[in-house]
Amino acid sequence: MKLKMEMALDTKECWNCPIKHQAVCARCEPDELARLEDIKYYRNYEAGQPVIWSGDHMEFVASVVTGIASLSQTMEDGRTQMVGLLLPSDFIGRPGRDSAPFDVVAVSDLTICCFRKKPFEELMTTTPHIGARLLEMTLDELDSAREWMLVLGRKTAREKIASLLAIIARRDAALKKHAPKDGMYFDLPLTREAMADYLGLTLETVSRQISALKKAGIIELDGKRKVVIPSLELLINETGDDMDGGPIV
Amino acid sequence: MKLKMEMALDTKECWNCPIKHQAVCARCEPDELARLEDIKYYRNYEAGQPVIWSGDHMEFVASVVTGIASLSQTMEDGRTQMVGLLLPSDFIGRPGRDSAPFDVVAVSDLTICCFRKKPFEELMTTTPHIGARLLEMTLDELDSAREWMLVLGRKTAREKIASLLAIIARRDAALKKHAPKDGMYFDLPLTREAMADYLGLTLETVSRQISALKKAGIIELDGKRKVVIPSLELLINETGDDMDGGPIV
DNA sequence: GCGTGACTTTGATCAGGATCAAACCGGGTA
DNA sequence: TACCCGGTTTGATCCTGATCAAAGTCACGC
Repeated sequence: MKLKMEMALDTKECWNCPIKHQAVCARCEPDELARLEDIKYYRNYEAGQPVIWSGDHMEFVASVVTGIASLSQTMEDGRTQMVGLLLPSDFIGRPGRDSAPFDVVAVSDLTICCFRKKPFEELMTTTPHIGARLLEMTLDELDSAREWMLVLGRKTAREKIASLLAIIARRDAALKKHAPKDGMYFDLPLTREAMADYLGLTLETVSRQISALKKAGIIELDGKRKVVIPSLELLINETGDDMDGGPIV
Repeated sequence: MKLKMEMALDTKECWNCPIKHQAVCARCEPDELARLEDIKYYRNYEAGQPVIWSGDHMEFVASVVTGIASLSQTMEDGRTQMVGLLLPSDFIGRPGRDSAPFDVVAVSDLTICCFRKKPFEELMTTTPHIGARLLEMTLDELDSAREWMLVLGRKTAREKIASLLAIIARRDAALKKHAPKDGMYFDLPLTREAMADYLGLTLETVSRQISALKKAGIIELDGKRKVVIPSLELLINETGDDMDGGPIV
């Protein structure tokens, strides 16, 4: 039951049909696709650029095509908490509400596929399975958010870091379409500060815990941003989760 | 944009139609209601009783009728994190998945209205607006969960307690169908331990911070479980949130 | 009344992360 | 080459909340 966060991240799909890792896939029925083509357009952002500020009026909903965006909130005194990472195929915005509840910022270079909201909402009413897929995706995201609440509320700094690395390792393996395995190697897409904001820590603590995991032989670093996992089992031991989070697909 | 948690709690509705504060309301079209009557049944639990354990097979979805339940997860070493409070009209379970992702426990005496899953899923496909309402409710819950991540990740113990009290105050006022106002009085439905599990604190810290808020005149206690809020503004100042979380309806 | 048990409060001490501060590293550029 | 700048590491110290421990409160049953 644990590590569901990772599972949810592993199984993102085209929101229009059940094809994995595509924002909009080629299998969608032609007439629907045609209607989508009609109302969609693309936007590009550079790393660090804001996409939407909390409270902004949103005239579109969108889907991440490539890159990573973050969803976050900031208190007046500057404390910020990231509440989600938006990966390819993740949905941005919500039908039926027109002001954004959170800030969306491009973490890496980012391309999103936008759909004008009104026509998209009409499409939803005439094409029920889109609503059904959206419900399914939203329920998965809700489960993920709740899993993350355990990380934020109850895990130690070291467990938090290990949990984040385990998630990124799994997602990365899924994107490359192979199982995560011992010795795997991946790129850390986040700065220490972004990791801190995601984990409810300070960047110094993040840095120290990464150093500690390195010293303990749980991870190896190649430069600052590339990570090798000698043993997945050792890493997952550090997360505080048990191992039955489903098979490491 | 802040205090959306409270807003979401304020506006729970019948999931079958947009009537507030009812699990299933009388306005639903007669034929649908008839079909619902066909597949529904009630269950009662005493305070403290488990409703579902994480991983259990769920043969029903349900809706809270009266009382409060908690949604929580527990690590092997016993650390537990509550990830949601289920109040009247909240939905339990999810169409399309048959094992529960979290523990559900009755916090107070509890009545839920169950619907056998298979027929409910059929009903959803034949009655699209039920799916639409469920999507809307799920999106609200997702926003609430993400708001709570800020509380867990970035707020101090005192701010956490104040945030929880503010939420309960608003919900309580909403249930009594009047605006929360200075001097309002309500019942604290949670033990110190349950509050701690919700806030990612220990029960001693909860107790100490409640004492501190009392000493500071932010709240008054009548016994252990009844609270008076002399000034809502003072309380909200303590939450760390700004005041623009919408009007205190 | 008395005891019992669940819940709560309070005290003393400890430790995990935060904070403040300085140095380091690597890449870009003048 | 020297410089700068964003990101990172490391060190010293502080403080919030955890932990360990004991006592208080209240409702209940005998």
